[in-house]
Amino acid sequence: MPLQPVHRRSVPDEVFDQVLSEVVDGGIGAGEPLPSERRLAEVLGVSRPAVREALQRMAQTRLLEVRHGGATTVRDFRRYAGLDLLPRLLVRGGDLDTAVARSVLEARLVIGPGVAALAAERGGPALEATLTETLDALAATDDDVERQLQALAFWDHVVDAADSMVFRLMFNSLRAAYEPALEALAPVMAEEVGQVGAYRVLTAAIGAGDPETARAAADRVLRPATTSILSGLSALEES
Amino acid sequence: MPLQPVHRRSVPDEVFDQVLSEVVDGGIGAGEPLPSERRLAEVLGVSRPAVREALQRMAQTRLLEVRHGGATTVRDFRRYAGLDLLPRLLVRGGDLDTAVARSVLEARLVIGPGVAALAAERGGPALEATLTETLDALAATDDDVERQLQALAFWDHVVDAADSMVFRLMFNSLRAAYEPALEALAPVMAEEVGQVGAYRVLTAAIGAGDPETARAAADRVLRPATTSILSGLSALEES
DNA sequence: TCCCACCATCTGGTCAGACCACTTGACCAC
DNA sequence: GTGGTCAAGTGGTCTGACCAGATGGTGGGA
Repeated sequence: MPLQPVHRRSVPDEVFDQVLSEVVDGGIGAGEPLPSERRLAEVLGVSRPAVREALQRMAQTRLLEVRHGGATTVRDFRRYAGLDLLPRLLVRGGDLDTAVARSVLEARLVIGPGVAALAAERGGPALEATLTETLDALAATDDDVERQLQALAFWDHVVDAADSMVFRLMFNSLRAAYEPALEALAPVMAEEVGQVGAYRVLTAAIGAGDPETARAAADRVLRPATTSILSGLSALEES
Repeated sequence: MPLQPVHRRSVPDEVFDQVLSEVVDGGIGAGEPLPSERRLAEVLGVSRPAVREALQRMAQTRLLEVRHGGATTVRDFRRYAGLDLLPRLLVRGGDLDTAVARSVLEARLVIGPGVAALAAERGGPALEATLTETLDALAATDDDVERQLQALAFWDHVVDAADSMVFRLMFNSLRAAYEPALEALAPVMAEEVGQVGAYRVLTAAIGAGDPETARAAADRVLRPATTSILSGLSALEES
């Protein structure tokens, strides 16, 4: 394993993670009050500003409800959390949450073709060249991780071409959840990124400005791996 | 106008909004450094912890890159921001950003049918009753806002039934963007929620456990208003 | 002349303690 | 009951200090 940048964990980061675990893993159910900032600071052995910063960050993501003068209470993350909580939900208690992983694959299969159709509608002539270039880079390497990165770049261009802020933001969130685990996932996804042909068909459809063909082509890019990983996940759930 | 809860804006909230505006509206381009925390505190006339809290919250949403010892730099929100930035992007400079609004409608039209199909696959027998109940409540009122709330509840149940964490989190983020503007949007969306019949067809398809019919029915619920609002938006863009 | 160890000085990270503002609930007078 | 009062607890904010990492200039040595 090559050298990796050390990641420093600041005190508020640590507090954030601990409180988040309490909330997500049900240590403190929805609606229940958190200990006071002073109390938390005392228990965790850190200063109050550190605790405060962590709690405010959680409040920002709608995981806590902070009321001046009153108690800070936990909100139901299933009902209020945004997409940015996904990475934390994907691994729960150190293990992969198969139900969440399944939902990622399903969402991908719904959204990918939709984005491809929009890209076909709107992508200019330069788009096909850009996509082809990326695919050439993908085809040129044998490294699974590098292929993943190129596939990611491919979709990045497609999302750009779709010219949709919502899909762009969704893609950003999904990528943020995917990238940290990219090395671990590269072998699993190898099947998909190995099918360069399917990507080329998709590229042609997008380049031709044909939304429906692009939608179908995107489905053919994404579905095989989705199906096989999905069945792998259900097998995993049995045990 | 009925009495409304007063909303207090804390100092860090204020700082957060100001810095966010600088970042989103391009006052400080991507890659450029922010003034130091001390300097910002001085300029804004607040304490450093207040500034710090705001910056950390922005860093959490990947809008800033904070490095211990080095300068805090602005990241490209278009490439890193998550779905939770949507409300802020929807209104830019006080006005509705029509391109962003368009993308919301398009995304709805892609995701809604996908979620409906999943719900049809997985929803138990109790689901149809729940949905019907919600539709009855929707049909029973003449108030546009109340109808919106019931339609939201309807989709909330559908998302629940789809049993997909990713779609649930997306829905939460979209709802968080939608709800604050609900009163303003109620007249615009009145056309859609008035078509109770289409919702009932969708409910039946979901209840019958037929994914493809449900997908098509969801499309028929969402498309008419989408199309008409979309053309309204392009007319708006002309002027 | 060039290189590099060193250090001043910038940045963010953390803390302690104080005080203000708000909410809550108990208690009391009406 | 109703409303007022008050103490205690909570979050909100500030000040000032010090720690720790990054940066760039500088002077000494090769």
